[in-house]
Amino acid sequence: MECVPRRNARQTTTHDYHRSSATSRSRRRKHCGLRRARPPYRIAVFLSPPPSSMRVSQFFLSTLKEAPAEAELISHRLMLRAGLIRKLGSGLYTWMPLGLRVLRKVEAIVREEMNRAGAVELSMPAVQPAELWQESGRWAVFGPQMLKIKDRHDRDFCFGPTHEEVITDIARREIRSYRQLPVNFYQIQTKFRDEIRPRFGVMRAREFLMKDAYSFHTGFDDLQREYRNMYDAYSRIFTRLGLQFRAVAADTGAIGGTGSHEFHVLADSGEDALAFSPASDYAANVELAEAVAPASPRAGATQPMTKVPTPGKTTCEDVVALLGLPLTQSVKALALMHEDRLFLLLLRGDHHLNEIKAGKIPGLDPFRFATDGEIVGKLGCKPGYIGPVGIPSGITVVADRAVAAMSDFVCGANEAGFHLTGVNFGRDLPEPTIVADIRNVVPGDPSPDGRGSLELCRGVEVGHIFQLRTKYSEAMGATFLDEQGQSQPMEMGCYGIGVSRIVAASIEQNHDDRGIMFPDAMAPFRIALVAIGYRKSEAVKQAADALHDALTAAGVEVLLDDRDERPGVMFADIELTGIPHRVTIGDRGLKSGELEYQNRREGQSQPIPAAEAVPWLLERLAG
RNA sequence: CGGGGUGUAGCGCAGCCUGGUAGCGCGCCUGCUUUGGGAGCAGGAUGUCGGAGGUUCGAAUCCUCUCACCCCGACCA
Repeated sequence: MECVPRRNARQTTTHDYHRSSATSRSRRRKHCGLRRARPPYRIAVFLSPPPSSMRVSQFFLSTLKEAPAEAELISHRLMLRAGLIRKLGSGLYTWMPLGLRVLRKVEAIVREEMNRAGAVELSMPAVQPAELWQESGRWAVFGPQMLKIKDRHDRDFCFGPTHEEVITDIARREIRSYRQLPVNFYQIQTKFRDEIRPRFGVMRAREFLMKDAYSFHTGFDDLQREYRNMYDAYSRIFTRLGLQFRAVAADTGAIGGTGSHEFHVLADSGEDALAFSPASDYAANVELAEAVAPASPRAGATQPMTKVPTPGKTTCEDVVALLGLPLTQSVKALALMHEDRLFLLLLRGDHHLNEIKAGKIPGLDPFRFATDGEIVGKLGCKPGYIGPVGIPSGITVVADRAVAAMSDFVCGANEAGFHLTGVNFGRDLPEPTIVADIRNVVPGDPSPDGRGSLELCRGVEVGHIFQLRTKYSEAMGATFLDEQGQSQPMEMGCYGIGVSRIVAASIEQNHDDRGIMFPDAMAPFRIALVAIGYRKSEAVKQAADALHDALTAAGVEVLLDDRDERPGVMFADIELTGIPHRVTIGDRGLKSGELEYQNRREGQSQPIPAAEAVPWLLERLAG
């Protein structure tokens, strides 16, 4: 692929200017002629770029009646149908002209708010030398998610999945004194992560557009101040983009560090589960949300331990159904392995293991699930009937907090076809070696902040902010001299936004059965003019052209549908592409001096006087 | 990487079981009619049936291998 510079009206002008001075004389003459012909236009361009309005006949609209079969998610289907994107390969998408306009809108808002927040833009290489990653210790950690490439000298590089290493390298070279701090660098750039399973179109693509920012500080206090600053900037960005979102406490994952928040666009199709308390401002990713210990202490034993036959019943659901007991009275045992050591994790039957929490159990990280063979070998019993009673020594029993407070419970008997009822800690088996929070919270759990109970919703992660502290600066020697002349590692924060993902997430929230409903801030064009009979009626053509020109002059981006299509086709296309405002221009209305306005989100259209259309629309757009 | 599935025209699909050399709808091209909610009529173009090998007189169809893509599980903006 050739490297083609991005062009908006402004850049095209400067680009052509430079080019013309470097090209052949005949070409230069041509350019000069052109320039002389329209000097006022070019000057205007430099002062303030005009909105890039378009006519459909000159643009490239490429809509589909049916979405390709591989598209599952509504946003993915609509993006394909509306011609915003086209797939090249797994996780690789072309942003078509219409889609690129949307992407640029998001980018512009992100850039504006980052600048407003005091961050400074730079641009780092997409391709990075392996040495930097070896130095930070992440060459192996990131592993197969990194697209590794070799140059002609057989040297290792990767296509950057993120830029902590590069920016830390910049910081250690450029920053020597506390006087140069703090600073927050950001870029908006294509990243590549070789995801195990790309899916949902640009929602989880391998190549995607990301805004990544990295801040450097003399101390933790200042890092926290900037973290808060970024938190506020992110809130402004997502608010301006018209997204329904929620900021939640998050796990730090592979990036590392201490504090972290994720910003999620709320959508049922989201890949993350979020817990929040309506009674407070508590919100956390379920990965992290704490399941607090039950308030009431364990009740005393009332039943004898009894072995009951449960042939063929290998799940908690089946066992309690057979015994006529509630699921909350059962305990399931999960066999996890750290190297060749077995951990038996106990969870209430209706609860689910949280693998991130499990990874924090002392001695268990990293863990894997035991194979059937290992379970039989260590417990002498098939999976489905395993339990914590009478197990050999050397096995660590980890009880979830909820389990630790249970009495008279049901669990596997470590004998195929049998379970135990009326089981009690202390009497029938030792107290668990470890009691820990190892489950996912469920709706109704008390909020960890003690206020209200938790509810769950789903979200699409579009932003993530981290306090990295000195993880990278220490590993890579990014130090500065403080006021006392002492060398200190810089405190670091990093802040990401999935720019391309935002487009998909927005569509998840803003669509109906006719297509996309972009908020104004993100729409590829703000107004569509549907000219009915543009090629047939001089009156329609004149009215449509005049309105197009007037709105454009007033700074509004307009798409004029001047195709020789039937009205239904044009209406359907405009609705599919999500342009928020539509004006229909036809002979029928013009006869009575009227145009017709339709908002994409409103059911009813309304007539507007043709003569006052421009001020009417401008007022409408402003409000 | 494990489990499941699909590859036939630009898109959506049928044909495959029961081998006989490919079809439907939409889209596309031409002409005429039509023009306020995805038009009608007539004519037309487009497929080495994902690829390779095998069985057979003959393979989209049966067999083997392979590749790509999609869906479900562990990563992340």
